[in-house]
Amino acid sequence: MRGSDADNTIILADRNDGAGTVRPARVRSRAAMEQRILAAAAAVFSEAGFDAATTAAIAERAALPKANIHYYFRTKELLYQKVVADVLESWIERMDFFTPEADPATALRSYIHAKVTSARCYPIESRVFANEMLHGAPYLRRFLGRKLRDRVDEIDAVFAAWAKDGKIAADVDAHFLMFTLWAATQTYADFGVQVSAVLGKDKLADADYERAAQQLTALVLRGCGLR
Amino acid sequence: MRGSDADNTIILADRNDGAGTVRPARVRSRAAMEQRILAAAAAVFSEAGFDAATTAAIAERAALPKANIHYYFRTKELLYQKVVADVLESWIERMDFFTPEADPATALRSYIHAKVTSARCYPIESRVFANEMLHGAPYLRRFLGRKLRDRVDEIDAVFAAWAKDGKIAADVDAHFLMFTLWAATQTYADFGVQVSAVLGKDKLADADYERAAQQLTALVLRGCGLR
DNA sequence: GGGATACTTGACCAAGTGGTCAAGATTTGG
DNA sequence: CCAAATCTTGACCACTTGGTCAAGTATCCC
Repeated sequence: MRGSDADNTIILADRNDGAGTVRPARVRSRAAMEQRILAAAAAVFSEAGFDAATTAAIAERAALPKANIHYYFRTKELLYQKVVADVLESWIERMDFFTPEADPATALRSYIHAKVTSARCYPIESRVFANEMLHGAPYLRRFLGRKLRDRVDEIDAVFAAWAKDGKIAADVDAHFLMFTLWAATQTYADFGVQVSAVLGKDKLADADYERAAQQLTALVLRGCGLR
Repeated sequence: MRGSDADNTIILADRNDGAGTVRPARVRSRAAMEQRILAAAAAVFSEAGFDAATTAAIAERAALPKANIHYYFRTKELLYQKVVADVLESWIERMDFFTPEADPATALRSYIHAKVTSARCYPIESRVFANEMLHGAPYLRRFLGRKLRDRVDEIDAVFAAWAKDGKIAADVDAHFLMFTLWAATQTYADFGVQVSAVLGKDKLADADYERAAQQLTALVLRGCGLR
């Protein structure tokens, strides 16, 4: 299971690197190595969680000797923090559909679609996040209580504005709606085994994700009085 | 091998103690010890998952020497299987609201309420389940693909009957509705940290769970064309 | 070229891990 | 009462863990 780590654009893009032109192969190589290790680490952490993940497993996945991993990331904890930070970034990024000017139905439809798509395309990231949360979010608590909370409060304000304009049912609490949307979409990544077992399939097909998005969208739009 | 697997009817122990009068103190004591260990184990497994949980931690939680744990449960794996089996039973038990005779709105309301209540009262059980699923459900796959799948298919048939009688919208797919309900209710146990952080609270209060149930119920009932 | 710097890696270590064991304590049934 | 069965527990073991280290190799810049 070693090869094929070349395609790891997945998690995070090249941070800056604007000045990278001067630095020759070295810097590029270091960034590439870090990327390779981070991808392997994300996969292992997503399957095992922080404690149960072993640096040996990460090394094997990255097809590198273990000592080399520790050269780039001094400790397992540092490596994990980087993985979580990267995952987080891509997680919050997708919440930009809710603005006062937007049409509620369109915003919800787009958001659900985006979330289901990332459950399909980036299940590793979703599971890293789920593991961290399930174990009490020791590395994320601060973020959750600040940045995420603020963002959801903003969305709540948008919903209030929509309700005022009669564009959405007034009794919908945006906080709890978000909890439902997060749970109902991420479940296709985090608990994919359960879903596919109940549907009687080995693996979910694209059509299943589409149907999931369509069903959830219909439920939520009607549920918010938008149909 | 004095381990005496004789009484363990594979899955789950006798809840009932009615006939306990004949059996002298020994049996009662053994059952009590097993229960005590199982409770400690469930707590530890729910926080750490199978691999990261240590028998030492379970022993400490049960206030027993580690060797004593191994006397009652030969291996960590056996102990885990018992915990999972118990959790599973209480999980599936709560799905009996959906019958053709029932009123759809009432059934959905009751089910959501029951699920949110168990997220509040039995978060440990929910998290054990979530951990197992997140790690690929090695011990549950068989169950998921059989018993649970059958149960959901039955519910699907009930929904079809309801739709035929015009008691519910015809385009609601019961499978995906169940996925949504499971996710949206269990999230208050599994990802409770996230929810409480976003709500700006240290811990969720009863009122929060009530509001969660009420909001979800409203969304789902309207979403199914029942309001 | 050559000295400095960056990277690689097999060998190693202290601290745990799940699990065993044997010697003792307690309870049982007769 | 006592011998057999059951339970308790500290000491112990083979193995894995995250992390270190020193001896090497490749690359850099002058």
